[in-house]
Amino acid sequence: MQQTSLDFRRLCAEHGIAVTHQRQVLYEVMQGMEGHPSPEEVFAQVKEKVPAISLATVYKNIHLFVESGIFRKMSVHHGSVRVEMNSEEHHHMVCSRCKAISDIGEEELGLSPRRHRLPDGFLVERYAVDVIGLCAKCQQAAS
Amino acid sequence: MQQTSLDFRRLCAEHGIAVTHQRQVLYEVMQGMEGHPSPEEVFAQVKEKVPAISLATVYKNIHLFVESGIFRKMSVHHGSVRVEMNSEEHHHMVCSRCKAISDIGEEELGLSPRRHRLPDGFLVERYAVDVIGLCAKCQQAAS
DNA sequence: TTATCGAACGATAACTATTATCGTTTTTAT
DNA sequence: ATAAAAACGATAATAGTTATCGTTCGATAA
Repeated sequence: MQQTSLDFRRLCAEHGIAVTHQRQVLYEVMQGMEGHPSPEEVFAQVKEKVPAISLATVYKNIHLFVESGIFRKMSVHHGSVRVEMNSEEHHHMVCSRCKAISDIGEEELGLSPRRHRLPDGFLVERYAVDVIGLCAKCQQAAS
Repeated sequence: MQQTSLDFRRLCAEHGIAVTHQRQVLYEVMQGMEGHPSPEEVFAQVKEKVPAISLATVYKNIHLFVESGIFRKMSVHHGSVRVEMNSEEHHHMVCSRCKAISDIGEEELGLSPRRHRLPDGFLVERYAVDVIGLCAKCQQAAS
């Protein structure tokens, strides 16, 4: 049994999840991938090492990794398309518990820098900030 | 013909789109809705005023409004679930043309505020910043 | 105004992404 | 080694969205 396998067993123990072959390969493949691949892309990679794996297993374990805190979801937003009707310059406060989204004005947020040049020659058009945390209601519920 | 109708005709003229009854009611209903309703929620509201409207029309016109710049999509992210494998504290640069997403470290971004209390007693856990703009490749293509 | 033609509409089939179900297999705890 | 719990694979089901297509509406010009 190699080192990586021992590492993975320890990681699973820390997060209280069972160690399976599929889970380990999935984890290692994801760690080795650049950027932010889709579940389908991850599935394709993992399938090369575990040909019998099911797409459902990939989904189930991605969720498990996220719930366990091993990985994090990129976007906290709703699944369906949402549109801004508020034409004021604003950003969003997203409750990590109840998923409610409320608007917050640029000044209230206290956003400052607004650099127009960033690494790799990226040209800034605008910033979109999500403040993730707990809304008042969920703070009470949690106490 | 009331004032609102005239306003809507002007708006359509400015954006080069045709004036239809469905389109006008949809626009007015969306403007009057709080928060960030889903297409289904918008559909339900509009249906009260135009019972024969189709969900497809709601989708088509939401897209049209976004493409025309009348409204803006909340999230620029991919349709499928994406996960962070980069465990460093970072944010994202999203190209508005090719939709490519790349990571940017917290320091490189020069983010400052980190207030822990915001309006309505919202308790901050973390900030997630999307810098929207043009990547180097798309800047060249655009020139 | 009315005729014309392209755009938009409504109904619905199709598609994509995701989740649920369920019988079988693998882990874990004993 | 064994029994219970968890995970697996196959696939059906669901949610959200888009495409298709025949019909109707709206803008323009006579």
